[in-house]
Amino acid sequence: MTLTEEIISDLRDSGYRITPQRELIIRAIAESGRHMPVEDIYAAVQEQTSAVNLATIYRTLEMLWEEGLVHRNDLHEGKLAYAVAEHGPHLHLVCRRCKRVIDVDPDILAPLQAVLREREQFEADLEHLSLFGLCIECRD
Amino acid sequence: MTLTEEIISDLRDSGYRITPQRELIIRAIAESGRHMPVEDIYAAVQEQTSAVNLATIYRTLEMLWEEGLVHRNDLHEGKLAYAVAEHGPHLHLVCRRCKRVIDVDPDILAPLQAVLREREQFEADLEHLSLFGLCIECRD
DNA sequence: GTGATTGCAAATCCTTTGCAATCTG
DNA sequence: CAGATTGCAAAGGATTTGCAATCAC
Repeated sequence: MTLTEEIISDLRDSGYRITPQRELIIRAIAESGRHMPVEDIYAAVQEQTSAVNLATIYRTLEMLWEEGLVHRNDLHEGKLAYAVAEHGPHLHLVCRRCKRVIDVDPDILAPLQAVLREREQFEADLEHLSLFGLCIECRD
Repeated sequence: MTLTEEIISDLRDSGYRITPQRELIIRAIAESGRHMPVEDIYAAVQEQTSAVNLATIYRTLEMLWEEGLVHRNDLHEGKLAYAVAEHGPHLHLVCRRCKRVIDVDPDILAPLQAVLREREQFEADLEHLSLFGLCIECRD
């Protein structure tokens, strides 16, 4: 079963209806293998057919996120971006001065995730996280 | 020296000009002792005088953030919020399903911060962070 | 005086919503 | 068939920008 099929199956189990639009949207995210801003998802879907409205995309993504089937990242410039849960984890360090982005091995977050799970009983999504700060060159 | 004065002094040292508007904005954040959305900062400044424009507030806050004099948090609903650096640290765990917010002792982040500093030479702002996930009641 | 900063108003951009029409199960 | 979902167009809201006037140094 492909990733797209899995997500669709999950949705059906949860009582959602599967429309061609939803399928296209899910496929676009799943096959991209990356974190996509809404804008890109819309463009990807448009390539297949022009019959999907932006509002539908927003509504579908919100639903997928609430169901835990995609990750959402709204850190960058107030824009929303989504990726399928199985998309490889990422940790970005963003320098607030030079805007440089450093990619880090996300395993670094494992201890924190464990502590939150044990101590707060909270299952944190740390797979697509951006942290702000200053890189070495921008520190005085 | 008060917190407001310190920030102003830093700005002057960096070559920025100190206008009454900037002073009011800085004072509003510093004296609030909390994380404020732009909206609240605007309201607080308006209470003193109606002579400050929203655009000026946005421009000033962006500048303060780039200078590292305030923290910025744009996680919640795409809105920007700011707080002075000395405002006590916070860590919020936000349940993406029930929207509940759990407050956690931010010391929990100290090990992560240390690792980022040593291994990536990155000084991360982890003092006002919101992490998303599922709380115990929303996990199936 | 000079360049930085502000106010104003308009423009952008992202996202949400109401409602009638259309589909899915 | 009934209720969920979509498209459309309009509204909403946050943030940004151009430019002339003003102010800090």
